[in-house]
Amino acid sequence: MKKTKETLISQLREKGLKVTPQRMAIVDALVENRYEHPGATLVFNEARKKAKHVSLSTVYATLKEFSENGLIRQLEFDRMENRYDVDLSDHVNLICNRCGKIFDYSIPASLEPRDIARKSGFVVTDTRLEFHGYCRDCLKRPD
Amino acid sequence: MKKTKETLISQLREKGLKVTPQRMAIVDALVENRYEHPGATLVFNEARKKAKHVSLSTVYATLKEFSENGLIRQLEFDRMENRYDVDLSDHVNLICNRCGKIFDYSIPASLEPRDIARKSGFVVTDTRLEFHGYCRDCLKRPD
DNA sequence: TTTCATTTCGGAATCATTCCAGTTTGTAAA
DNA sequence: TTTACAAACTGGAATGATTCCGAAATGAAA
Repeated sequence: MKKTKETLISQLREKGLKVTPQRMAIVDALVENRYEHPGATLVFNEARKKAKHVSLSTVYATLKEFSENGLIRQLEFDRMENRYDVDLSDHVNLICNRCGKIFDYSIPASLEPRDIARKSGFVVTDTRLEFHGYCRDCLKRPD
Repeated sequence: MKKTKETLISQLREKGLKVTPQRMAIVDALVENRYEHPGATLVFNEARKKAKHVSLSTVYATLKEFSENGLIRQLEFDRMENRYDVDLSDHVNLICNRCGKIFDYSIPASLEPRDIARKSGFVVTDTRLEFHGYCRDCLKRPD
């Protein structure tokens, strides 16, 4: 189920979010550059080409809004600006230490570095596994 | 093999890095707060208690130096400042969405959210798997 | 004790991101 | 099709973690 511009726009309506020219341009930028896993800056520049009137503030606000509503997924890094992923299916992000490109590697598939290298040509040097959620204490605590 | 102050200091010497009062204080702060997975600010405040003459710049430079030399591991987040982990063994970081605490969950063990909840009481809502390394193209390219 | 590369320092600079307060605009209802 | 208003947009200022800078201080090898 490849996510298209239309999918995203109808999702916007479902959520009761307004469809504006700026958002159309941003959606375009996201879909057309899906394999780049674009960051706010790239989305901003691409969106500008379509619709003149898009500000960087809006791009940030919109990407945040979209992420919070589950339309896209925010990939957070440290030394890099955040990147956004239109593909919400379970997959591993393979991140190149040198060029910074982000490749998708779908799950279920072996997560053994050796298998990953054989299938994708990507050599793993470092692994990060993060599970976000709620700790025991916070689950007890109200609010 | 629990990493102690002594372990870290001898590692410093091995790498040809100088042992200064500031670094001693920083090492102390790291080891004594290991379970907090402390960030630069906490390390700075703790280190200040031991040695008056430590600047924030130095803390940053030192944590970077230590990470690059494999003495500690840098955990990078987005909305939070970086955190540092003295434990270099393979483990999963369980990060609470509410209080921000970081819990360790050792590998090998089941990575099934259900099993994690049963063993640690931590409820997983979101998973992030990142494999860092080198992509096919960058492997070919010299330098 | 001398030497010098390394380390330290405070302050300025950077950079992604958020905040703010005023203005504009989809869109649902009249 | 107008009207009304919450939602969305804007540029610029503010934030906060981190890095950069050039100068001064200092471990540690000779």
